[in-house]
Amino acid sequence: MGDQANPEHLSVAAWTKRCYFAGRALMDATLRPYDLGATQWYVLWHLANNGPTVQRDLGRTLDLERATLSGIISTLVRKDLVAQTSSGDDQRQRLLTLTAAGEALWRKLPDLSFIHDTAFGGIDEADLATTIHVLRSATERLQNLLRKD
Amino acid sequence: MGDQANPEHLSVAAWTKRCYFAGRALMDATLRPYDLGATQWYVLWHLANNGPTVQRDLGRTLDLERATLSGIISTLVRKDLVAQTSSGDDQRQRLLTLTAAGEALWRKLPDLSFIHDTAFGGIDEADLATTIHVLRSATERLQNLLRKD
DNA sequence: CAATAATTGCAAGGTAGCGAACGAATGTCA
DNA sequence: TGACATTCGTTCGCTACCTTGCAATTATTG
Repeated sequence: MGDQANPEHLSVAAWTKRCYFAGRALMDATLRPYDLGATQWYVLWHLANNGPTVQRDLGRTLDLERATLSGIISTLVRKDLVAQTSSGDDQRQRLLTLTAAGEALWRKLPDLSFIHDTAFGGIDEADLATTIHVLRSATERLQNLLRKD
Repeated sequence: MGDQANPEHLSVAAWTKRCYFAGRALMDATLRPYDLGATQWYVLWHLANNGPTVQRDLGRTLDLERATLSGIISTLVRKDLVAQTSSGDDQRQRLLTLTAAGEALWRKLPDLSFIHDTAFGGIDEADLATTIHVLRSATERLQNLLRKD
């Protein structure tokens, strides 16, 4: 969030937010013709590349709360892109699979790697590493403080 | 979003998201006893420090869409923390002011600067500057691409 | 001055995120 | 074995973000 109107004086926190939303917006804009949200795309991407997955594992991989993922999955099931079967030994778990329609749609989707390339292409490797380090340590410190409550 | 379950191999993009949400979560947790969301806090903060403000200017300062801000303001008005008067020369504009209750609540709120300190305190100044530079240039490139459509 | 364009805010509808609470299934241990 | 705890998914209620479309107001321009 911006303390100042002038973009020169924004904090790390403010740029973190802006950057996140800019990337998200570009993803959303690219996927809009296909009626897909960014997180829905991540689910399809994972299923297309890793095959059927237990919902719990997918949640961990994509770092989503169970409640959040639940809603996204039900949207994808409603669109008939993903099938949710309760197969398996553990009757609590749900197995997620791409439907035929899901596979067909996935093949039609454009490659989104240009977004990451646009954002971080050509930037010094060392600077990227520094950025990851700063963001990661900040994230871990914040999460530690959260757990303390 | 995470390609890998292993936090060692996440991309810049994934850490940007994680870091944003970690800070957001800590803000939300701190403000929950006061029934305030993070963005609502930013609005009160701005009004408390800058006095009455036209809604349009506040939107620009906080980098929020008109529709988004509209909902947030109506929540704050419903809680009687902010008054929205259509005073002024331009009859389309709304002037936002803290109510007495809003001022009283603001004085009771805890200082949130510990969040930024937790996240980025003690980190090398040069690394912080690098991080800002990387995030800022990524954001600008993404926004340029967005405008092109 | 009248027609057109731009601006401001609102409402509706959709996506995504969270916490809390719940039922069903499974684990644990006295 | 039986009581208790944990895990998994869902639902509910909430914040916050976006787009589209609308109405009112103001600015511009022929």
